[in-house]
Amino acid sequence: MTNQAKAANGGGRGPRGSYAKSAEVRQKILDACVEAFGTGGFHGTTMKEIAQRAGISQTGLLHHFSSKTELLTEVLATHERETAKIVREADDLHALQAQLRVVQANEARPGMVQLHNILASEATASDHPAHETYRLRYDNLRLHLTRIFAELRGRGRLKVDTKPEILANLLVAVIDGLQIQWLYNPGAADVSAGVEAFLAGVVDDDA
Amino acid sequence: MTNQAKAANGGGRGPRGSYAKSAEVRQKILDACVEAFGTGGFHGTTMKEIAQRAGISQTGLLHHFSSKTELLTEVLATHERETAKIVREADDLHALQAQLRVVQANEARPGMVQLHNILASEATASDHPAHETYRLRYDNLRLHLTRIFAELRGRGRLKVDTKPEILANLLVAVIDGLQIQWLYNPGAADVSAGVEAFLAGVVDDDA
DNA sequence: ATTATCTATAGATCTATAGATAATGC
DNA sequence: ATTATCTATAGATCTATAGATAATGC
Repeated sequence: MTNQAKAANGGGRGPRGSYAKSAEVRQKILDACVEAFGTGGFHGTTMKEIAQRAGISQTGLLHHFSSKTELLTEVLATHERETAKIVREADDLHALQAQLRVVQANEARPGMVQLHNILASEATASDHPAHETYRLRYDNLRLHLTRIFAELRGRGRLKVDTKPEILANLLVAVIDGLQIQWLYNPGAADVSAGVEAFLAGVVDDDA
Repeated sequence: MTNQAKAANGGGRGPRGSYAKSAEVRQKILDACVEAFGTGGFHGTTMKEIAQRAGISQTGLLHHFSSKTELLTEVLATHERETAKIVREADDLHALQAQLRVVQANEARPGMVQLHNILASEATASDHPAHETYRLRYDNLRLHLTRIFAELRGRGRLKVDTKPEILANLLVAVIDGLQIQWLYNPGAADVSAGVEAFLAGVVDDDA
């Protein structure tokens, strides 16, 4: 068996590889995790609940993923890959526009938004299994946005004289914060409109 | 026994009232809850953990508060009262300045910030015991801030032409979002400075 | 022969109750 | 007499393992 085939069969966890339908089952499980973790967070979700959503027994679930923590790790990695894909597809646009594109795409997947928000808060606890993942994600995103704002400043494209670091903090905060309000009351908080309004107040229109 | 004395003894839950030290124990328990819920959220916290932090047995804890949900409700009510007090004390200031004062006061109580952030996200699930509390809190805060921004608009004090509703969304989002970043990396996100920078970009300095 | 799935269940928790004993208040 | 606190424990639930049976792949 080639490594490629192994990978297609679920990461090559055995000497022979998985059944053809295995990838499908695993995907079903990960989808169930997004719903479950997105509703109850990591601590508030049980293996039984995930299994039921995936239409499988609780031990059948453990055959595919060896622990609850592994499930969380896989879900976050998938989320990361999907987001990266959206960013790549928006590569022809300005960097801030790409960020806005991610926000807009998220409106079609409320489960992922809820997952991100509840886990990002839950994982502020330093012993949470996703703590380091989120800390790094925030650090990287802030660094990325800080560079972009600094470059815009250099080109005279910023309307305000706020430091790039703080603008990065604010943009990340606006996205996270608006999503929380949207989860409570979708009619009372338009995430895309809010982010656009924020950017319009900071960056020149033609930037 | 007067109603006043009953209240002082813990809400008058019996025909005679509590011991003198009871209020002190209850306070210790509520402090323990702030730490515990602030770290693990509601689902991630156990009664045993709260009891240990309060220096009492798990059943001793249940003598004072009849359930885990009651503990959560009490902690949120206390948080609400403390915040209201800070706002009252800043009553001579402009309404937005009062909001900033709350943010500044929160820097001295990271436990409360963590509590608010983790619960606000966890409670986006509609079956969470604090869901309605938070939904109402967000609705009220948005309404309050919307009125303030509308008034400032009327006086020509706003630098931007963003709708007051969206400005309210953004201010709430900035506060929540910056606090999350601050919890991950206190050195990389200054909540007060961020909120001030946001307001400076929106409101005229002398407003 | 290996993978997938299930039932049964171990072992550890978790919330809450029962009931005993000690401390306090009227 | 009531409140406070503790030990013991019921009853439920949770994660994960053991091992049987069925399906698939080489």
